[in-house]
Amino acid sequence: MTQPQGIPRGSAETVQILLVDDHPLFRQGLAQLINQESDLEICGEADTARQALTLAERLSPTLAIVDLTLEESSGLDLIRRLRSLHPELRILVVSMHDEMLCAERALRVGARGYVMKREAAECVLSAIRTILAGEVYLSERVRARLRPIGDSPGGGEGTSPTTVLSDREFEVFQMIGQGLTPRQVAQQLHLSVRTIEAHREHIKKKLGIRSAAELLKYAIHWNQEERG
Amino acid sequence: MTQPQGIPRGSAETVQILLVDDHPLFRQGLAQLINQESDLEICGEADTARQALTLAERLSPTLAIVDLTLEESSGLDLIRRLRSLHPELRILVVSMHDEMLCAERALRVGARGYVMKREAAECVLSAIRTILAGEVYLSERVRARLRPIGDSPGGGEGTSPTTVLSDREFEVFQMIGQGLTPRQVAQQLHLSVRTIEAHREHIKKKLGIRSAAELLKYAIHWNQEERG
DNA sequence: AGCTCGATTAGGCGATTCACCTAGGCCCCC
DNA sequence: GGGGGCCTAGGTGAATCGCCTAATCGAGCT
Repeated sequence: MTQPQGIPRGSAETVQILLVDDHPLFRQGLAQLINQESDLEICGEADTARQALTLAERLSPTLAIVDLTLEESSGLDLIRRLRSLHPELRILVVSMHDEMLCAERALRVGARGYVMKREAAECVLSAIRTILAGEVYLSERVRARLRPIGDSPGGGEGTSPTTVLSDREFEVFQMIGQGLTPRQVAQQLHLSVRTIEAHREHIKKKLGIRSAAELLKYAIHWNQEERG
Repeated sequence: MTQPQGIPRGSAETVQILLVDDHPLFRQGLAQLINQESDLEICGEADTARQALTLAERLSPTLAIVDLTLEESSGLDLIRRLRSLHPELRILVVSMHDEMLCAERALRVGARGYVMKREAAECVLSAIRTILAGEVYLSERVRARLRPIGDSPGGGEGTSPTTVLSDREFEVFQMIGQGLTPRQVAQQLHLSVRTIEAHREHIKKKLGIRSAAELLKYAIHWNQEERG
């Protein structure tokens, strides 16, 4: 029961939902919550990006719920690939990361909503129904934040990793903050070690950091404070 | 169904377990997993420390499963209070934080086991049964790090950098935690870079840490929270 | 339409660091 | 006197760092 797999019940009446998360217990809780709704149904579960792509192909769900931090690959990458292979697939991100930091990135690569894991169960159901209705689901906080698009280029004080770094750079920054070596990051993202090192150099330049040790220290602290 | 509360079924045959976690979905997944076992039963759920203390008093469970990061209070504090009010209550920590950084702390305040949330569901059940059998549950990695003591009786003073590391090693450990490179440490201590590297290797061996990145992560966190 | 600019990817190269090994001088304890 | 831990430091091969160049691509400016 806890192994991820596709178990289509074949109901034409229920909305088919694919669940992508590498936390078995969380997946189970979410599955039970959703299956309690008479019009929603988990049609498959995946704990890796590869498995998610396979199941999306085989089950062609209406909605996919994906975690941003998978074991072997980036959640953002998975969303991009899902969107390009299945343009009509709606994607809801359910992540433990702070929405203020990641929601905008998730939307940019094609997600239709973002819910934090610490949120109440009702939020997930609300998000699902909002997205199924064709709208975008975000918390009030993030919605307020996304309205003003004004930035201050030049020497502004907006030197936060979230605003200055590009998507890829931010991704690498986070993985560095988890104590991963360049080699480990490269393997997880399926990139060359040199690419990761190049990203790291760009991050250092943007944040005004000189040594790799300093960057690691900064990334660790930042990662620690900005999540539940 | 998703609201935390005490619902004692009153079975004298099953082990009563109190669940303390502020993530509703995770709590639900964990509850379902545990209730599938015929001899285990979730007798109550709490999402705050206050509620946990109330339910522990009312339900007097055999085991409590608590998350380290609750909304309004520290999980460590909760464990301390639970232990002092109910000395026979066994406590299992299930946290999303890295075990290398938190497991020892949790054990010192009275927990009997530590499982990371990213671990498989089976690990939680193993941990529960190990603790019910009167033993301590830890991952192989953490156990390896805590092993070298072997002689401390009674109070169980753990393996903290302060007690295991020599003076010089601890000094180097602290400077590493400040994000200094080996070269910088060497210059500051008027020693060869090789000596610093040797110290670092010894520190890693003593603490059961494999890579320099992991050591840096551990050192930064330890320096941050200070006084193990 | 042409052009710049940033993002992403990746390789080269010399210096540095990593991980694992040996080793001498020191001090303490059995 | 013989372990054993501590502090020091070198050797070696692999990996990483820091600083280059560079191709591709899309977005935006002229």
